[in-house]
Amino acid sequence: MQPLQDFYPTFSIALQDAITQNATILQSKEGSVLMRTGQYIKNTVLVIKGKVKIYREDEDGGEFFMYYLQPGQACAISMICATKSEKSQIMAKVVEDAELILVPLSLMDKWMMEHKTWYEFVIETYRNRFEEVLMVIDNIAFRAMDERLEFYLKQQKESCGCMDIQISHQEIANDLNTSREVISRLLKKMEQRGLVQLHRSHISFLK
Amino acid sequence: MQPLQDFYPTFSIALQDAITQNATILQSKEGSVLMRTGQYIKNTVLVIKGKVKIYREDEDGGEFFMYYLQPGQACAISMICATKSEKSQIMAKVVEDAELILVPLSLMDKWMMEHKTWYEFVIETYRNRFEEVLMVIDNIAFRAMDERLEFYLKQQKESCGCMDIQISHQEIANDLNTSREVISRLLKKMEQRGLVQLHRSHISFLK
DNA sequence: TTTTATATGTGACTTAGGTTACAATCCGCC
DNA sequence: GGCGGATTGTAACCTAAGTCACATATAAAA
Repeated sequence: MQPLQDFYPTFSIALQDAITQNATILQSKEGSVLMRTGQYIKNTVLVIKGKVKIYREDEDGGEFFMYYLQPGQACAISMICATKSEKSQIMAKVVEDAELILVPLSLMDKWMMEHKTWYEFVIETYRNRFEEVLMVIDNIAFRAMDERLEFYLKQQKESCGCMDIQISHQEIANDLNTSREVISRLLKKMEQRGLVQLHRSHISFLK
Repeated sequence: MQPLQDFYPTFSIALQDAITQNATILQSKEGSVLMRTGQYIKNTVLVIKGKVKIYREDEDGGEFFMYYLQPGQACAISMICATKSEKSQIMAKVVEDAELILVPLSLMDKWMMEHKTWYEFVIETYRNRFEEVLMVIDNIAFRAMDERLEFYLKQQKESCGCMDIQISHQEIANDLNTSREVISRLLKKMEQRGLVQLHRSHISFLK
């Protein structure tokens, strides 16, 4: 399978074959929710196209954005939970039409022993996600909202690879678990400082 | 080695032998810092005695308590970083005289393939720590300081297994990355609500 | 007992950020 | 063009929590 080659170049031929034979491909439209908090996980998810946002949710509907999954990346949580078929601790939302490889959890475990390149990939995924989550903690534990907003925008910029992102103040507020007015205020200040330019439903970065 | 049997009962005999032969034991006094942010990690750490607190630090000296390591538990971060000999992302402080097993990182990797019980232990450790870290995110992302304090105290109570913990308001404030006055205020309110009783340098739980 | 260091209590003040309420825009659609 | 929904601006207000200043209490040391 070509996208496997492209996005998971470390995988051995044997592993690639195993995936092609055993995994299913899922096409998922923008806006759909791949996984909800509390749902049982049956698969490990590898992304080969599109973009997925990973959220933490609280009891009363609050969302908190943690990180993106993009082609070449796997959902660490689905791996972790998969080994014990645990309930999902997170919510995954497709924000750009996505194509996903679903690996049944039984194989996930089996391959760890059989394919060194799979083992290395899984460990590497754990490491990266753990680090990402630690950075999330840094942000909310040590930084005020203005800094968190700047960090958030930087993430968005890097994720899309462009200088112009398509997003409303309300969406940002949801992701940072704050209110729209706060975001509008802080964005206005950033505009005054010459960092961004604000338009309806999109933001241009000036630096 | 007896403590291995006691605290790591899932380990196979072969694995226990391997540990006994290859790992070193480290005695560590209360107050000592096992690992600093930015230090290179050379070992995976298993606790067999005492208590270790794991912190996230920011640039200007702020600390943020994440979780405890106690006998039978291993430091997930040391495992994750160890595989690549990365820099530590965390700080580990001994809060109760500890005895630790240090496993060289080269073996950590090797045993994953050779000992299924080690592999399972490592995966289980990842899973637990990841969940713990997600709960930390919940707390700071969704909850106000009064709730966070109550959660913190519950953690302490469970960790010591008693109804009376030995700690100053200042220490709590450091762990939660806030100020002493705030903690004193909130504790006083908890006392008025009949949840705790306050004394100099220690707190008794009433429920 | 006196001294000293550490720990706690408390009031006054400041500020970030959450809330309410409403006006002003912008955009697509009929 | 005009209507309606979504988006943004903004002012006034409120509250949690961070800060400052200083009083008090407690335990250990001298």
